[in-house]
Parts: sequence; C-alpha cells; structure tokens
Amino acid sequence: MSDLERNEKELSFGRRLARLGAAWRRQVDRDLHEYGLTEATWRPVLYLGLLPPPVRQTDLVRALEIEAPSVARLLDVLERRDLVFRSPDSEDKRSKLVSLTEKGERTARQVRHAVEAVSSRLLQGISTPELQACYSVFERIEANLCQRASTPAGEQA
Amino acid sequence: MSDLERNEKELSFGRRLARLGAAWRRQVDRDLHEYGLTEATWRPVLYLGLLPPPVRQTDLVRALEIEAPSVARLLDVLERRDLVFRSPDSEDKRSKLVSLTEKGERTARQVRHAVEAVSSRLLQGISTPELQACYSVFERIEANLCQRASTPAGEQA
DNA sequence: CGCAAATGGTTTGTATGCTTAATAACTGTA
DNA sequence: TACAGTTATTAAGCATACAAACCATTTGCG
Repeated sequence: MSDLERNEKELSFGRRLARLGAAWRRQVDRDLHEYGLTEATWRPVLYLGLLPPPVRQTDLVRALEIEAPSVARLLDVLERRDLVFRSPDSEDKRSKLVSLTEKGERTARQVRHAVEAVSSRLLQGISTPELQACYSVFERIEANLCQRASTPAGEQA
Repeated sequence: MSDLERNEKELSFGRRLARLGAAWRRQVDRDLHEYGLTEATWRPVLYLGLLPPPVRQTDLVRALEIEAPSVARLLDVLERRDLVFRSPDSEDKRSKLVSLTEKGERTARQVRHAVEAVSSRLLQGISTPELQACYSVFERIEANLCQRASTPAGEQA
C-alpha cells in the first residue's frame, strides 16, 4: 500500500480537485438517497428553489452548468415524480417555464438542508481565512482557464 | 447575467470543487482529443506509464479510483485500439497483467506531456505556499469525509 | 415584408460511471 | 483433502453526461 500512498500524496492539483469534488457530492447523494433523489436529480430541485422565478430551462442550463439535453431529461424525470412542472412562457413561445410543485418545494428545502449539513460537516475545523485563501487560488485558476482556452498539446512544433 | 454572477460568487465550496475539477479535466480532454483519446480513456494509459510493473487490473482500480467493471470496459476499448494488452499472471491465475503496447507507450508520453502542460498553465501565478495551503485544507476535508461517513440528513430528530 | 441566423427545446446515439451478480481461483483452517 | 470465505475479473442493467441533428420560434438585416 505504501507505493499507492506515495502516489496519492503526489497527485496533481487537478486530480485532487476532481477527487474531492466527487467525494463531496457522494456525501450529499448519500444523505439524499433516502428522499428518492438519485445521483444528480437533486441539483435541479435545489436551484429551482434558489433562482428567482420565472425560470426557463435555459436558466437551469446555465445554473447547473450541464447541457440542455441533460436538463431536459432530468426535468422529464422530475416531472414524472411530481416535483416540478413545465408551463408555456407567454413571453417566448419557444421556451418553457419550470417551477417546483408543492411537493417539490418541500423537497427543495430538504435538499438545501442536506447540502448545508454536508458543507458544514466537511469544512469543520477550517478557518475563514484558510477558505478565502482557497477561493483566491480557485479564482486565479479560473482566470487561467479562460486565458487561452484551447492550446494544442504539441506546442513544441 | 448579474443575478447569475452573484450566485456564482456564493457557490458552496463543494460546488466550486466540482466545477473546477470538471473544467480542469476538460482542458486535458481538449488537448488529448486530437490523439483520439476520448474523455477518460487517457487516464488508464497515463497510470500504466507511471505505475511500476507488473500492473494488475486491480492495481489500476486503486490508482484510477474507479470500480473494477469500469476499468475492465476501458481496457477493452484500449485493447481494441492497440494501446494496451492483457497477459495472464503466472503468480495468480485469477488476475491479468496489463501492459502498454509500443503505441501505448508513445501515447502515454503524450498524455503525460499534456497533463503537465495543463497543470503548469492553470497553476501559473500561484505560489508554492498558496498551493500548500490548499492542500492542507483538502487534507482536512478528506479527514472530515472519513469521520462519520454516513450521517442521515435529518439529525434534528 | 422576407429570409438568414440565432435561440430554446427535444431526440438519438455514444461514453463513462456505478451496482449487482456470476465465475474462477486463491487462502486458511480443520 | 475439503470447504468457507475472499479476491480478480467479467457481464448485465441503470443513471447521467455529452454531441450532433432536428424542429419551432424569434430576431435582425436587407
């Protein structure tokens, strides 16, 4: 195991990010599993409870940062479970407004609660300045991301 | 967009982690797409180039931190593309040793190069102490993860 | 006005992951 | 040796994401 553990310590920053992010989400998933919310279905519900209405599907696409087809299919599932409903947008006949049902509102509160509980549990013992230091690094990485978004790998040419 | 941007700023730490991790991987993916490596198929190749042989599938499972069936299927793909091959393990007839083909070796070098390039680009302008501060936070979050891995959401009971 | 381009949504096909269950081989103990 | 439990791999089925292609509507420009 020592070989593996050595390796773990030297994981790249990117790897650590992905690892931790996945583990974090898994915690929330586990807590929400008992509410019948599998995997990532809780995210649309959460954001529908946070975004100021009216919420179009496109707004969800931007908030959830997943593609439109993924949102459409998730909403199909949530609609079938009577957590959300779609209504026509009188402003724009192409778009649909998405809202939480009453059951969805209750679920959204539970989701918010679970998300906050996991967050405060996992951040236990970490000071605000430390968190801010992390955020500062994150922001600079994001800035670097936008910098030259598509450099081909072989710049030795 | 201002509403959305406000929201962005207040994203929970977990959300930030997932976002950044995904964006980071997307950078690598983009750079490696031209080598025909889609999505996460480059990871087994990378690790096969890093782990000391002999490498069994189980070793890859631990290194990649994905489940055994996922590894098996990825290896099927990579084997079909002539990047890796499986051979019987004389030590243990249950297991199979996985190795890079010559083409696989070349690809592994390209992957390593791309991964390192993305890493150094994205970490540009971030000092070592800052990185270490992040790692320190990450490690404490990981410790909290292990703490009580499955607390039900409703602890108000 | 009228047509091209952009935008919102859905459908389809593919990729990747997990869980559960099956199969084969190893390990340890009586 | 024999049998129970563990471990390595594979198989099958489900969930979730993306990209490409499609339709309907809106927008913008001549």
